[in-house]
Amino acid sequence: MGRPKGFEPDVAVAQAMETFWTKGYCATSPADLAEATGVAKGSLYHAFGSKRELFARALDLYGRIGSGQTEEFLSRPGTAKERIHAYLVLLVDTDLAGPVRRGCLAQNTVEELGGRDEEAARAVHRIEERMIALFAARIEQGQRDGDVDRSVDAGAQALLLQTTLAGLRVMTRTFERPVLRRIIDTALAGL
Amino acid sequence: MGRPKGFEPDVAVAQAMETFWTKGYCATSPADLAEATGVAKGSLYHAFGSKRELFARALDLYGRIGSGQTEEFLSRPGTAKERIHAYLVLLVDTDLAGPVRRGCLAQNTVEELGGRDEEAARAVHRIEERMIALFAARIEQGQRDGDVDRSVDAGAQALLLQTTLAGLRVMTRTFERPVLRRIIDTALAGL
DNA sequence: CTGATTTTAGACCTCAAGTTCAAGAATTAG
DNA sequence: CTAATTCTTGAACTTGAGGTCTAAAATCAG
Repeated sequence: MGRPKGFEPDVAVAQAMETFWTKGYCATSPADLAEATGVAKGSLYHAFGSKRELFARALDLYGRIGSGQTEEFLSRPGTAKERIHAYLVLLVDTDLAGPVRRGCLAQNTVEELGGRDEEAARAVHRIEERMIALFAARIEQGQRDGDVDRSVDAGAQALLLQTTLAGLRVMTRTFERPVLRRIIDTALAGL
Repeated sequence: MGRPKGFEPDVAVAQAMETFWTKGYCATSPADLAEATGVAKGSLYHAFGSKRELFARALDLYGRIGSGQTEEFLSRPGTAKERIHAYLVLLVDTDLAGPVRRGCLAQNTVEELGGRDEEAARAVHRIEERMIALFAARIEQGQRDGDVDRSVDAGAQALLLQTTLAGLRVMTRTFERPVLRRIIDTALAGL
């Protein structure tokens, strides 16, 4: 019983996620969150406890959406190299398509809060590990399919791929599309 | 004439740089800066105008120190691959050696402010371009020395190297030394 | 309908961030 | 020494961040 919620918590978290992603954690105020979700500040605090807790939920959602999309995208038809190449291009193009380049929420988080916030760093680490596992799995799939050499160390390549991806998202902040394409092509030349 | 400055502006900028680097731009308050520099808030404002302007000077200093050290380190005796490998290891180890992992100021800046602060993004871009030029020059040197294949596209490899470096600094936030070493080894295997 | 329970929304509070200022201290030209 | 000039500092100011609270609103069991 009791009065029913006037908003969908999951939807509010998703909207908060967008705001944190675009503006960063520090630069997002409770007022911003109220505006983004259409829920009054008081209600947000009632439902989520604090800005930090709402952020934790937003980051968690981000990780789940991201790995879901990654898995889906990598598993479409094609060789491992083709799919991974397309994936990197997709990420870059998506970021460049928006009104502001906002990179990756997880990465932004660890760069902004990593030093001070142990739990944020752990949450990001979990997201990274999941991504690496997906990359490794796709490379191993490629080996089974015969399009990736058996001698390749899938784990090491997956780790490097995640690193390249992270670097690419930094470069996307300040370089233009042709340069970024060139980086992707160079990075995957050796696969 | 007039009363002489009670502090060395360049020294204060260096101290401010350390603080911004460790805590991030947002999380650094004027009080923090006063404490770090040993100069009263009022004097800082008198000398530098605003937090943002002091930060601009700190970032500029960071870029100059960084490219100077990089140039010096890369030009020590050894092959291009050896020097670059040692350089990546040095950066990782230096970051891990500190009490907090603080990554790269330029990169932290563009991730924290990139979306909102055009000028910060441009400043970081200049730093990145300088680094890429240094890498390219060192690879070309290797080609002249005969330790790098002539067929290598130095510009493309330099761009990729900067990307890998950026990614590595993200990974350094959440992964431990052995993993990071493995990434470096994998990244440079193809050189 | 009543009472118990939960949510809402905005007023309210506290504190610190970022900046300005006023009054004084140090220096030098004349 | 005086005046002009520049620098110093702690206090004062303004604003908004982050969070609490309360009165009203909505729901449902009995």
